[in-house]
Amino acid sequence: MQVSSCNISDCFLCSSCLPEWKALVEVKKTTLRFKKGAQIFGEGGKVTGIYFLYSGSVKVHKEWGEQKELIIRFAKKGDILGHRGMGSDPIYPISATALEDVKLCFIDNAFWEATMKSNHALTHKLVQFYAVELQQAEKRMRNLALMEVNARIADALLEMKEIWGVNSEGYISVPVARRDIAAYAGTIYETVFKFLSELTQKKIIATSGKSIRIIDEEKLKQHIKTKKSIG
Amino acid sequence: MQVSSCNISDCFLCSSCLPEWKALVEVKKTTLRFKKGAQIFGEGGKVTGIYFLYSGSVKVHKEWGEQKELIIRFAKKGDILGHRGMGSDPIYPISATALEDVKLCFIDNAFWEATMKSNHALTHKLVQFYAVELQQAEKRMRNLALMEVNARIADALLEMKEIWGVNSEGYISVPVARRDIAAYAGTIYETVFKFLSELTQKKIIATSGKSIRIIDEEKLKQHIKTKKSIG
DNA sequence: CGTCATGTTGACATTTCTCAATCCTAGTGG
DNA sequence: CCACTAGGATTGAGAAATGTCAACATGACG
Repeated sequence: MQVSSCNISDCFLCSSCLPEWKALVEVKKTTLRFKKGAQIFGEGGKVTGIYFLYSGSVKVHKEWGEQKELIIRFAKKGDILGHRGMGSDPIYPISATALEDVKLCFIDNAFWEATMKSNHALTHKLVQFYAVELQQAEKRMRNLALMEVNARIADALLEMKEIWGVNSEGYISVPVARRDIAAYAGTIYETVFKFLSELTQKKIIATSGKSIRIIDEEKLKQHIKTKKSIG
Repeated sequence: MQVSSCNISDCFLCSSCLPEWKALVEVKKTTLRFKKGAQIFGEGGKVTGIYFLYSGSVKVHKEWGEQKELIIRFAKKGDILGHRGMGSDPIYPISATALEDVKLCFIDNAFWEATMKSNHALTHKLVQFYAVELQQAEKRMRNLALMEVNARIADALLEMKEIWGVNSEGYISVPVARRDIAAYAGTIYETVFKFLSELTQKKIIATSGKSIRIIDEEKLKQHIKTKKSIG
C-alpha cells in the first residue's frame, strides 16, 4: 500500500458536478493501492473511513459461514465503498475485494463526518446516492427471489457489461471467475458452467478463459423471465 | 384521507433525539389516513414527497408482471416511507400498502428538500438511516439467495415478531396473510401453508386465523440454516 | 340451501443441487 | 525431454427441494 497524490477526475462525486468534493479530496491526498485478489476491508471489521474507487474493479460481498458468499454488487472506478458502515454500528456489514489492481482515495471517519456537517451540497448528493443504491439493492432482491437460476446468470452477464463496458474486442472489460458469477447469481459453480456452455454453443456469447463477450444481447435477454406465482 | 394535527411523539427521527424534526413536522401539520389494504403509493408513480408512519403497519413491495410480488420489508410506526424516491429519478421503485389502518405524516418534496438544505442534523441523521436500510436490504438479499425456503419462512416469522412485537396473548401484533408471508419469503402460498402446519404440529408455533404465536423461538431458529455451497 | 371464495392436501413435474468420475493442463522431478 | 501428479475444468447420473396443479373441504354470505 503506497500513498501518493490522488487524481480525482473520475471520482463519482466530483465528476457529478461537485467542486466541493474535489476540494475535499485535495485536502486528503491519500491514495491506497491493493493488488488483485486483496481484501480492501472485511465484514466484521471496524469502520475507519470511506473509500472512493479511483481505478480498477471491486466485488462487494457478504459471507455466511465458511464457504458461502453472495456478491452484493460489483464496483467500478468512481464508485464509493464502505458507505454502508456509516450507520450507528461502526462495523462493516460486508467485505470488499479487488478483482483487479485498484487505486482508492481514502477519507477517514473524522474528516468525513466533519465535511458532511459543513458541506451541504455533498451531503445532499450523498443522500441521493444512497437512495439509488437502495433501489438497486431492492431490485436485486427481487431478482434473486423471483428469477430462475439461468435468468439470474444471464442478468449477471448483462449487469457486468453495463457496469464495466466492453474492450476493443467486445469482451466485458473485467474478466470474472465463474465462481464469482455464481456467487453473484446466487447459485453454484457447475450450474453457471453448464449454462455458459449452452450459451456459447448457441452462439449467444463467446468466452475466452474468464473473458466473456456477449454476441446476441437480445437472445440473452429472452432468458430473463420470472418464475412461478410467488406470493 | 383526512387532514388533522400530527402527534409526532413516536416518529422515527424525533424519538431519536432530533428536536429539529419535531419543529419540522409541526410546521406541516398534515396527517394522511389510509384504510387497511389501501395503497399509499404505487411503483411507477410520481414521487411527491416523503412519508412518516405515525401508526399502523405497512408492507413495502415490488412487483414483477401481474401476479408476482416480493415484499421488500414491513414497516411499523415511526418508520420512513418513500425515501427511496429521493434519487435522481422521481418515480417510486416500490409500492407501499397498508396492512392495517394507518396514519402518516406527509412532507412534500419542496419542503423536504428545503429542510434538508438548512437542517444539517436532520440530513446527517438521514444518511445514517439510509446506511442502516442498505445493510438490512443486503442482509435480506443474502438470505433470499442462500437460505432454503423453510429457513426463509422461519426467518420471516422472527422478523415480524422483531418488528411488531407481540400482544398480550403472545401473538405477533399484526396478523399477516399467508400469501404475504410467502411474498416476503420469496416462495408460494402452499409451501408456507405446509411449513406453518408442520410447525404448528410440532408445537413450535400456534396459529389462530392470521395471527401467529411463536412458542419455541429456539427450535424455530434451528430451522434457519444456509443451503448448499453457493459461489 | 346454493354458490363462491378460500383453506387444505396430496400427487407429480421440474428445477436445481450434489456428488463423483473423467479429462485437461501446467508445473515438477527424474 | 518425458512421465507424473495436483488441481481445476467438464460432464453426467441421480437426489433433494420446491413449485404446479388439481381435487376436495370448509366456511361466508346472500
